[in-house]
Formats: sequence, C-alpha cells, structure tokens
Amino acid sequence: MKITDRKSEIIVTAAKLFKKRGYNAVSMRDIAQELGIKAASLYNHIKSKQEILSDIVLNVAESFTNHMEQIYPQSINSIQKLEAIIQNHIDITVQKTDFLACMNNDWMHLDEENLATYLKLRNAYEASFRKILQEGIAKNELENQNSEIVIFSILTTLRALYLWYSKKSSVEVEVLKKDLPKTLLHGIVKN
Amino acid sequence: MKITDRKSEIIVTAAKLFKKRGYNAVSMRDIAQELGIKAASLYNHIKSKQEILSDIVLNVAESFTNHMEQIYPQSINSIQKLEAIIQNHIDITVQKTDFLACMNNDWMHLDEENLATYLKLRNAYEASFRKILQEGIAKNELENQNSEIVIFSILTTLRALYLWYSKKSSVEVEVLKKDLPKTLLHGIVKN
DNA sequence: GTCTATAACGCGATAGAC
DNA sequence: GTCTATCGCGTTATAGAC
Repeated sequence: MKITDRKSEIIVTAAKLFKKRGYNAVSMRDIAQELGIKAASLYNHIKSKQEILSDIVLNVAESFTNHMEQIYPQSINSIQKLEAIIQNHIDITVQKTDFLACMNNDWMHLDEENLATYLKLRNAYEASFRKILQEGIAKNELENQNSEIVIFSILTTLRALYLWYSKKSSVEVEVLKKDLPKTLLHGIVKN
Repeated sequence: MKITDRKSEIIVTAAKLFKKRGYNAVSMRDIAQELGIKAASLYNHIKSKQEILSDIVLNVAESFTNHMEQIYPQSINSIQKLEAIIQNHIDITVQKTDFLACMNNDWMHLDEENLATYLKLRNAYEASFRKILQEGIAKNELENQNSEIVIFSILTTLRALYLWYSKKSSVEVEVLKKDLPKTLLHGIVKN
C-alpha cells in the first residue's frame, strides 16, 4: 500500500486497527490518535467511518475481480488456472494484508449500497471459480467431486491466508507458494 | 442446544444474534427484545455481556478439546484419526452452529482472563493435530508436506464449515460427511 | 423476575475559531 | 488542516418499586 495523501494514510491506519480489533471496536478517536491528530480533523479528509470501510473492502474485492477477469479467458488448462488463482491470493495476502483481513471480517458492516456492490463482486468471483472447476471435470483434469464443497474448501483457506501470513516471516512465503497448491490440489494422503 | 433454564435461553438467543451481526454490533437491548423482556431484566440471570460471550466461546472450545482427548490416544492410524476429527467438526457445526460462529468471529473480544483460557485450549488442540500429522508422515501414511500449511489449510476449512452449513439443508450434511474428507485428504486433481 | 428510571460514559459527527 | 467545544444519541449496568 503506497501512501500518496492524507486520506490514504487514514485508510491504511484504520485498516490496521480494524484488522486487530474489528470495525465496531475501533472508534474514530482511536484512528485519530494513531495518526497523532484529533478525531474531528479526520472529517476534513473522509466523509464518515462508513466511507473508510467501503474504501477498504471494495479496493480488495476489485483486486480479486480484476485478476479473475484476466485469468479466466486464457487458453490454459483448469489446473493452471487454479494455480494462478492460488498465487494471486498469496500475492494479495502479502501486499494488502490489513485490507484483506478487514474485507473478510467486516464486510457485513457495510451500508446497504456498498454491501450490494461487494456481494455482486464476490458472487461473480465464485461463479468464475465454479466454471473453472466444472471445465476441469468435463475435460477429465479434475476428480468429479461435489463442486460446492471444493469451492468452499479452497476459497475458505485462501481467504484466511492472512491469518497464517501474519505469524510467519516473508521468507516462508516462498514455501507457501510452493506447497499450498500441492496441499489444496493433490491432498495429503499417500497413493 | 437444549434450553434448561432462563440463563441458557439468554445465551442461546445471544449466540444467534452474535452470529448474524457480531458481538459488538448486538446490544443488551437487542437480546432482551428477542426474548420479549427489557434489558435490565437480563441482569437477574447473567452478570455481564462479557459473561455471555465467554460462556458461548468456552462451551464450544471445550467440546473440541474433549473430542480430541478422546480420539488422540486411540490405536487407529493417522488417516482414521483425521477422518474422526473431520466428522466431529461437522457434528459440532450442525449441533452448535451459532456458538461455533460466535467462537470463530468474536473470541478476540473476550476479556483478558477468558481470552487466555481460550487460547490455551486452541493451542493444545492444534498441537495434538500437528502430532497426528507428524505421526502419519513418520509411518508413511501421509505425504511429507509442510505440517504448518496442512494444519492451517484443513483447520481453516473445518472451522468455517458453519458458513457453508447455514446455506444448505440438513439432507446435504450427508453429502458433506461423505465428500469433505475426500476433498481435504486426497485433493481434487486426477492421478 | 420484570419493570421504570437513571447513572456514567463513549460514540459519530458538526460548528466555528485559528 | 487541525483545533476546542459540543450536540444528540446509544451503550452497559445499577437502584429500587412492584
């Protein structure tokens, strides 16, 4: 996250606090204090606390959507697409850890309009993921397992990567990039 | 969740609301209204809002611990132990959906003392899980993959099952019990 | 066991001085 | 752009009547 102006600075700071304690447990006074100013001063840069949340959540959601729109139409097989998606989740986890955590934990606190936008993006993402799986099954590249269970299982793990990443050093990210696709796609039991 | 007295009734009702909106977004007035009484009346049965949260979280955490202590020492192989653990997560998801969601989402809002208790239970659970994996690798039953990644991946999926369960009918739980162990343990790619 | 009334406090947000 | 002061409201929790 490059910080270009005061508004970005506020949003990045808020995301860090939201990740740690959750949207509702963080006050405007907390965010201001972290920046060394008073809560009232925040309102020269942002409209409301809700605006901070929606900026954070929709920023990450659009990152995922953009990548999926780029990968989905490519002429590579389903396994290569799934590997590219896993890589992208790892990349976003590393680059936007706090934003991602905030999206995962606090999306339900968006106001009506932004909630609808977020859910539309998320549903479209899952629909593309589902099609990739079904394409892989049709072409005999993947086992014919219950698609909903596979989507749930893989996406849940990928979405929660930030929990794991927070605890590990950046060196181990290379291990993650190498081993996670194996674990998710090939399982852990010996043949 | 069998409701035996007024206190249980309050806790079950609170868990349902906490699951939907999160601990901090639910007020004592909300809980009371759901029960058809006034907020002040709740305090005849419970000490504080914190007490409701810790009762919920520690109840589920202890369920997991008890099952692990029962499975861990058994004379069955590592794959059978992992299958038993997966079954147990599905069972608790079905039997205590709201409590489980609350534990997953709101454990960080526990007060200092209960937080320490919860973390101790969770760490012990993960340690047992880790030992089962390592035992399986040593006996050549499991692939020699990075244990931390496997623990993270499987436990994250199992902990989030309540999200999936809420959307599906109870008939599909049978599908889940049959297919989830396959997906988690054997992967999705054709050999 | 539930009620009304209220204490004590923190919240998001605004007005207006500098 | 940041400040002080403040509004109006919601929060957990308690006191005391019934």
